[in-house]
Amino acid sequence: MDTLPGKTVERLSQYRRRLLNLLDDNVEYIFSHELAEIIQISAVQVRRDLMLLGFSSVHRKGYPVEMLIEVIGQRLDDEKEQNVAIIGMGNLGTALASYLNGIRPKLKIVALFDIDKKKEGMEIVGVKCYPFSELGKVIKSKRVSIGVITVPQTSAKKVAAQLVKNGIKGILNFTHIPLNVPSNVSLEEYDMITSLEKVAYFVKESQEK
Amino acid sequence: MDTLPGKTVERLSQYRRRLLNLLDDNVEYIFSHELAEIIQISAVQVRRDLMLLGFSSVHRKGYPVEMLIEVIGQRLDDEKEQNVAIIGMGNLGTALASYLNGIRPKLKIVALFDIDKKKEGMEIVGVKCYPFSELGKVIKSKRVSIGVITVPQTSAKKVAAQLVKNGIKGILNFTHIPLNVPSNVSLEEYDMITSLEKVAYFVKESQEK
DNA sequence: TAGATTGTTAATCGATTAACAATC
DNA sequence: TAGATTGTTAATCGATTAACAATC
Repeated sequence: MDTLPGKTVERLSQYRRRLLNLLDDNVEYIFSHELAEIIQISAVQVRRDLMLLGFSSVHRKGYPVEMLIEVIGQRLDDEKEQNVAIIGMGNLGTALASYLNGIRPKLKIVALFDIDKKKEGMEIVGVKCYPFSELGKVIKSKRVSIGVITVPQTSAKKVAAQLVKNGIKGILNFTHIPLNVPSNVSLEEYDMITSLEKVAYFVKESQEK
Repeated sequence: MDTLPGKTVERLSQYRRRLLNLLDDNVEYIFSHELAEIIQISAVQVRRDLMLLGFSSVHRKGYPVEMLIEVIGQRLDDEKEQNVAIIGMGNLGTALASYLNGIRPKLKIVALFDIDKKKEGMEIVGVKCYPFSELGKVIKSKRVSIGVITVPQTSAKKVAAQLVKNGIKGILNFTHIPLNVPSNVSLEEYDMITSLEKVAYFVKESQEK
């Protein structure tokens, strides 16, 4: 089964989130143009993405919501659970811990880390906080495969190196330090300052017209 | 002057951030392949982006760091300041307030908002927090053109509508609710769950090989 | 049936990279 | 000078969209 393009993965993740809402509202079927409307993209885009899943609609009724959620899950999720650790329990890390926890049954936040000894043993949304020094030990014992970096900029590189050394498979980086990881580690960068500057630029441009 | 592609804007923002660091270290000139190495992209990419700025290097010395910062600023920044408000002072909003504040002289965080009356008048990194009810009034009096949405999911649409109604020009959305704004408002979405699911997907894929 | 919707191919658009002459 | 680096065009790659036959 071919690996999906990153953009398609992003959209599938969003389709699923919307579809879960629709399921709560007892919607059974949805047309490509309806789903497109919700996400604010084109209907062709939706159909093409679903084509890549090999999933077909019921003629003139649309796509069955529940089954589509199932099929997206089969493609995106790992059969076994994937364990996630968040490193850096400042405001951002704390926000993420409560935000991400429980949102996907197959993505479990199993450990939090902070340099502040006072936070040791603390629980946020039911997940325990460990000191940095136990990073390697906990990653191994809890089989953590994904690390989310929310430490201050200055520690980002050190933390990333530690994670890689301890066999992490994926990193989601919330600092604005570009990280250098081996090619077998998946890396996703998430730079909030760049996003803000981008909006600001397009605001400026739209006003100059 | 043509509007730059979004991807180029993102990279220019990152170049500038790195260049400012280099300036602190008294680096005067940098080659395209050096800058490329830092950001982890190709040297051609860098040269092409700078070509779009119409900026040239000094032969065999590289690009003058200070001047390049200046030129990027001329292209990305508004001549006058752009004022930013953050709506929703939970952990995420608080993190963003301290994270974004002061990072770009031309992007000023001038107001924070929260529904919790207790936070009224509070200051975070020197910026005052107002109640929701004053949103329109403050946006106008402080000439806010960009709104950052960090409220809970359920209020996202309402807040976006309020911002649009009060003439906001750009929105940076940190909730995972897709927003529907008029085409004259620049919108940047920032979905952390999708990012996490994306990393998780590529981790899974890399392990199946 | 008529017509709405689909799945898929081919065309288009946009972004990245390869290639290379020009420079000092 | 020889050779490192550049700016720019053309080629390539990838993602989106247009077009349309197929379906019930």
